[in-house]
Amino acid sequence: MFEIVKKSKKNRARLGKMSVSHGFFNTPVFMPPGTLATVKAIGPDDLKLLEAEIILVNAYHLHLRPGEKLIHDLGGVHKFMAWPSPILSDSGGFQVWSLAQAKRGNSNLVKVTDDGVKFKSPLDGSSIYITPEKSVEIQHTLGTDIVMCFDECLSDKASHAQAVRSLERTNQWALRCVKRHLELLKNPMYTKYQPKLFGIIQGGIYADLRREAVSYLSELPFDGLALGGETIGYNMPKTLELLDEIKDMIPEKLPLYTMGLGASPQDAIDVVKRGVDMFDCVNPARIARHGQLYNGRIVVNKTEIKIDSEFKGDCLRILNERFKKDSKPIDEDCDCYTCSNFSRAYLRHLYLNQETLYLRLATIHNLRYMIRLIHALREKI
RNA sequence: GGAAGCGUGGCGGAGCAGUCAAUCGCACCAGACUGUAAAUCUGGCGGCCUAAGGCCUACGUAGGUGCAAAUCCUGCCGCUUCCA
Repeated sequence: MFEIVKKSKKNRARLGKMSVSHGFFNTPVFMPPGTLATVKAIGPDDLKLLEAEIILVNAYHLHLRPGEKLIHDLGGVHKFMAWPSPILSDSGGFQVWSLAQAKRGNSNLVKVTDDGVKFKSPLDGSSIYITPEKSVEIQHTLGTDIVMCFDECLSDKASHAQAVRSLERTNQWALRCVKRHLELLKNPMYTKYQPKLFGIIQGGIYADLRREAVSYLSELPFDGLALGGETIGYNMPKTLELLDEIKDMIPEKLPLYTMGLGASPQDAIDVVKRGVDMFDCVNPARIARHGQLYNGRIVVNKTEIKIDSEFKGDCLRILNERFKKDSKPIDEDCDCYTCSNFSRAYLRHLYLNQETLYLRLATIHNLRYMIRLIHALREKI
């Protein structure tokens, strides 16, 4: 269940507490994605030190390898990855879109019908068929705490007519997910997990469709709602606009989750103000691995929280020659393991030499930065 | 002492008369990344001019042949291998 602890007087931000099978997490919360049952480059011990409260895994990826049944037989995903705290699983809906984008390799990896989605495994080319029911089953079998509906992630470029059709499909799928979810909650094979189910609001860039989605999903017995689609987090001005459009329609008692949002610290600030309780993004960890590290003082004044950094985009590129002899930590205010012990010059050295320690230290920093920011935001509410 | 071969941009290594400021790899420099097909991908990488484009200096070194040379010839310097 979701409990609102405190509401901001100045904006829609709120402090909350969400209880699930494996304990609880406070909101607002940043959830590091750990797609393949691991947050890349770091371990559960690191995650605890970062004060991560909940992480993500992905139903599609774990279905492909090693298979949800194997994980179930080994005691569930928490035990499998030695993370005892809450886990949210994504449904694989995003992968339909992501694989169809085919930024690399061949493009015929996905075929969508109203019934479900046929994937070609990028691993070995074999066919996989996922329906909304199947996705929910996979997630229940994994034993995660929050199950996401299988949705159709809509492109930012979709026309209104395309978006209408896609939304219809997503909404139908949501209904099918609910049905199967309710069945599985009573199924003796799964009863020990009792996960929550979140619905996903689609509708692309169109406010009328987003509103329609909210109104449809609000009638279903969800434990939370999420905003999905390419737009969310990717096109921040539009995301904020859409949030404002639907704010009065979202049932207050449900946590609100913006999927894939949090590419930069500033995005987190913008969205929490508008009442978002949960968000996740691969970006902080990915750009860390790719050499970009968050930097900037988190300035809390009377009216707002902002980031004050000398670097473009509030992050520095550790590869840049200017850091060759730099003895300072990545961020002088940061309390993470990396900043407490290592210089920019050392991290640059590790990066240049492709030393694996770099990946861990960089990931620790960027994730901790996001979480420190969230803590500052919570204080402010 | 004799014989053969080789010297190309930070490194390795193509090119063997014109389309060569010189393929490619590494290194280096810069950029991108958003419910992770991502320890990935893209671009730049002799100098000067704002750019299309142009100019200059460059393939060990000094000369030579040719309309034209990194590419052919000669001397020198250096390196490698084989024989004594």
